[in-house]
Amino acid sequence: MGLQPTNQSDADHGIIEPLCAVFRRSLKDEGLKYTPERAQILDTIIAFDGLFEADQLLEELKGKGFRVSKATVYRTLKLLEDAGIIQRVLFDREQSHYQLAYGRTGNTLLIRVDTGEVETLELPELVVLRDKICKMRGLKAEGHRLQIFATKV
Amino acid sequence: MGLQPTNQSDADHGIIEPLCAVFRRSLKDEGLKYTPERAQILDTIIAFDGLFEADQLLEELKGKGFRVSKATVYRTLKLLEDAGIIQRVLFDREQSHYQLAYGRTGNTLLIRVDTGEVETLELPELVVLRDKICKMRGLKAEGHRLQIFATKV
DNA sequence: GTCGGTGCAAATGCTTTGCATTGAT
DNA sequence: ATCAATGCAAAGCATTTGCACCGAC
Repeated sequence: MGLQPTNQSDADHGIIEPLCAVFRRSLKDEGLKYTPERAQILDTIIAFDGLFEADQLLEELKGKGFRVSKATVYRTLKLLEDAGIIQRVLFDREQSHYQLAYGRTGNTLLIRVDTGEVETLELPELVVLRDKICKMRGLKAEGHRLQIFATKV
Repeated sequence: MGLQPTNQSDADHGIIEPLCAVFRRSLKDEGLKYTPERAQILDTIIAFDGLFEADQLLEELKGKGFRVSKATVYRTLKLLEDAGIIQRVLFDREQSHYQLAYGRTGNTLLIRVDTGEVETLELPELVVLRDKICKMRGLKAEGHRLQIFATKV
């Protein structure tokens, strides 16, 4: 618990490194610290392949032997979102879902209403369409969120 | 309170009529009743021009002198959604927003992040794109939800 | 009398927050 | 010392639900 030396964390290696660096810079810019808890959370998120919920993340952290409180998880998720490392995605009025953001242009999900499966898409055409619509109104698109609901034919 | 004769309501006139009829049929199909409270709620919703929240609706009902409980509002919103008369739209993790659905093909909102203004769009191109993507996967699109975030240039 | 509808208040469940404690600089 | 971070438990808040009562058929 509490703060410990901000030493090298498990997140400091491989493909992980850049994100860790992004997070560090973002925190530094805000006068915040890269703590072990934050490193562990980022680390655990990177290990997820798809979408995850705050609670799953908490479970995963516990499974790894990290002792991080729910409050810290939520606080860190917000910081990671600010840093552009993850994005929040929501389906219904239910809880939030998150995923790594990398350099996504927006966030598009293909949701199977029959099975519940979710696929993340990248739709350049939509970006074009969206930008056109904004331009027509003298606006600039900052992002989008699209959910397509589909089922087996 | 309680049930009263299911007589003609304020919703039974003008442009309003069709929706009222749609609701009635939908309820009947489910073995449910078209009560005064439900009529008043539909009536009040039709009077809204844009998006609204459950709470706003409740306030509006009170202002009209209708005494409808919050529980009934929520229950009726769900029925109206089932009937395809309204659609739920949500921005953030916040509360749900609703709007009349008419014959919309999906639900697309253009949200001004600087002013908070919201415009509802109809994007046939998106429907085409969405259907194409689904077809490629052997799926059938059932609907979509798109939010475009934009700001002044 | 059976059934659905309503209102009220209590319960939910995710998320946030207040507070005391702790660590880094 | 100062300032931010953490954990815990409590609070928030939109939405849902249990329950007793009521009205329509």
